[in-house]
Amino acid sequence: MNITLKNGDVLSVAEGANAMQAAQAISEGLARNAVAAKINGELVDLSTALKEGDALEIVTLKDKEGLEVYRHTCAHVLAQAVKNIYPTCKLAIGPVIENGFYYDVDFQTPISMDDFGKIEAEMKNIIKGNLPIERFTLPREEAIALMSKYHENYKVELISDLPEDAVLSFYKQGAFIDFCRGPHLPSTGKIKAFKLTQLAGAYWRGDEKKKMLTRIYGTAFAKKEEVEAYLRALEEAKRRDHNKLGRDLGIFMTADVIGQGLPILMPKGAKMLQILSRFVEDEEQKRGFMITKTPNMAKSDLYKISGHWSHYRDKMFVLGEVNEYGEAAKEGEEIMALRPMTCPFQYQIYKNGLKSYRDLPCRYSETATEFRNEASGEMHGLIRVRQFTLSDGHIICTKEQIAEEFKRCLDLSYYILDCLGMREDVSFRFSKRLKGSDKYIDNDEAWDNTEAMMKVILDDLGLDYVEADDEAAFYGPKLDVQAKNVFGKEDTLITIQIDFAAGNSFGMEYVDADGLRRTPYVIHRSSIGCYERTMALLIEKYAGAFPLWFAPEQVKILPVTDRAADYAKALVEELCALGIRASADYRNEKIGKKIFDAEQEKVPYKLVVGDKEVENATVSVRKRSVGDIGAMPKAEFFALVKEENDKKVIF
RNA sequence: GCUACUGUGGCUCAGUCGGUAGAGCAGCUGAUUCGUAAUCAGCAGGUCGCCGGUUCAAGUCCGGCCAGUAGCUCCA
Repeated sequence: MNITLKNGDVLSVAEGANAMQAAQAISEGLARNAVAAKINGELVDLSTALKEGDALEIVTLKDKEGLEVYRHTCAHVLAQAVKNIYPTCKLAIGPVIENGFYYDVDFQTPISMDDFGKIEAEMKNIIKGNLPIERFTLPREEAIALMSKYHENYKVELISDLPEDAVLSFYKQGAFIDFCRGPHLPSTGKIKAFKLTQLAGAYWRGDEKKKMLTRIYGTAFAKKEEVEAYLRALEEAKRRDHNKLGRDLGIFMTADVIGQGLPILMPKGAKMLQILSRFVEDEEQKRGFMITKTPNMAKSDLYKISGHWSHYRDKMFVLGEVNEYGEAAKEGEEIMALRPMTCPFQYQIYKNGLKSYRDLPCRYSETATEFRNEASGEMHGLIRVRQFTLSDGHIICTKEQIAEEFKRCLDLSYYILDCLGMREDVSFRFSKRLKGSDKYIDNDEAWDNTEAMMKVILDDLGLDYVEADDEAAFYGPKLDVQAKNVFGKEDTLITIQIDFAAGNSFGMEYVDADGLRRTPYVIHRSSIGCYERTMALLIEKYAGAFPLWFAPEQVKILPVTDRAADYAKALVEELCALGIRASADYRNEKIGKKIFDAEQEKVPYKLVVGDKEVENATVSVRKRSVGDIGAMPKAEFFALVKEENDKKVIF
């Protein structure tokens, strides 16, 4: 019979031949490297039988899918090893993830990373045994009976939840059988390089009400050197970790007595936040925003109107004792709460005085301090905190103005991301509600309309976004601008949201051209996001070596001897007068030591000044990551540094 | 909040089998005034995260709490 190959060639193989045999017919080398096959576009085992006219593609480790099959089999080998060593443990699921795999296991007694050695040794034994991996399918009852026989109740639950007509496939390697969709490598001996990397807890089926299992993470690559390179890259990433580097550089710190999720911005960090917020506030002003300054707390009455009291209260710092219904425990007592968002505060400004259609769009923005009582395990450096500074703003506008205003918000964020050099680092997520969930305001029609409206805007902008259910705000859909930290964990940096409910719930109105009162829409938006989080990502992106314009220290003057101290002092004053952040190192240290320390602090420009410079009114410039670029008249350096500082956009 | 791990001078880390703590860097003092990534010497600095228990004796063993790390859940 004939089959078609990827390059269009037609290959003649024996009747009933499988993908592996076809690979052998093509070349021995290909057969050796084959890990799976694609038949008519579907990823399958190499043992899958071919039919006349099938389109066949042999998948190797060079293909992304091939590596995934390899890692998936590695997860099965891990499961088999764990089962051999701890016969009473129960297996849950073991999928492939980015750069590796994991397996969730319910151990009778907890294990630790110290046990990885013996588990890895057992995995190597299984690999060395080169066990053939065979697939078979069973009808539902037999499948459940088989898994019940091995007391694999998690597998039984998975099978029971599948639809009646689902194909229930199993993979067998030696004495080990696992319920699995596949495909898998033809034998365990194909695995050449793996490493167990991490141990963590994970809820069964991702549900915090269900049992917590033990998740064993591992990585696997085609070659040992690739595993080593991957582990080295992880170590390298750790060196950029803002939570370490930010503390080392004196940007922020935490104090046990202050509490979790409450970082302190030290002078350098506070300076960075000031530089960034001034820049953002100035840019917002240019784009028609009006700055506000609203209170950090309010009575519970405000949050009852906004819906926060019913949808968000468990995340708020409430001042005063309340019962389970959110009412004051002592009758008549006033309950206050720190604000988790600025929306309802800015709405009050809008409501102060009757608005005309001519007042719209009404754009408010604020560098706002906000408080959210995150669960204790969620906090992380400057990325997830309990008190933070958000560039929070609201645009109150007509329905017709939404698309244009939405685009302007995105344009502002694009401009800011360009200036930070982060435009290429972000991705977009269209966050929608999960229909039927009680987390959201109950108004199906409004949700459908608003989500549809946002989709049109996003498509019109030509944005490349992913759609995500159950990620919306409780009052409306969001466009989330996502960024990944140094460990690959994704977080929301910036968000733009359309709110269909606030206008009504707060009784916001405007008098339209026809004299009738109408209810406006609201766009919630952030321009740079939460400053602390953005700073965390900037620390990681630049490994602390910030572009000149937002480096907390821009120029460090290094006098060679005390004879140059007065000259150094004068230079500091002249640079500061130009708006450049400069200081001098007057310590009685050798110039090499002063350079070393300034390099550690990652100051963009160092000026070495000694007798020669004093005499000629010059400076010897040392540029970060470039080195000594020679002497120049001081006026020339002032012009150079001023120009670079004023030009914010980084391309 | 959950699971696992961690907590020793400002920082990075030693501290064996329970016998009341050590190094380097940083700091201070002195010498040195030096030309592009760490000058030399001396000094000082620790209720071993906090509270309790076991023990003749706890940094070390046990419990609780606080804080941190990874992941889960959640999220800007």
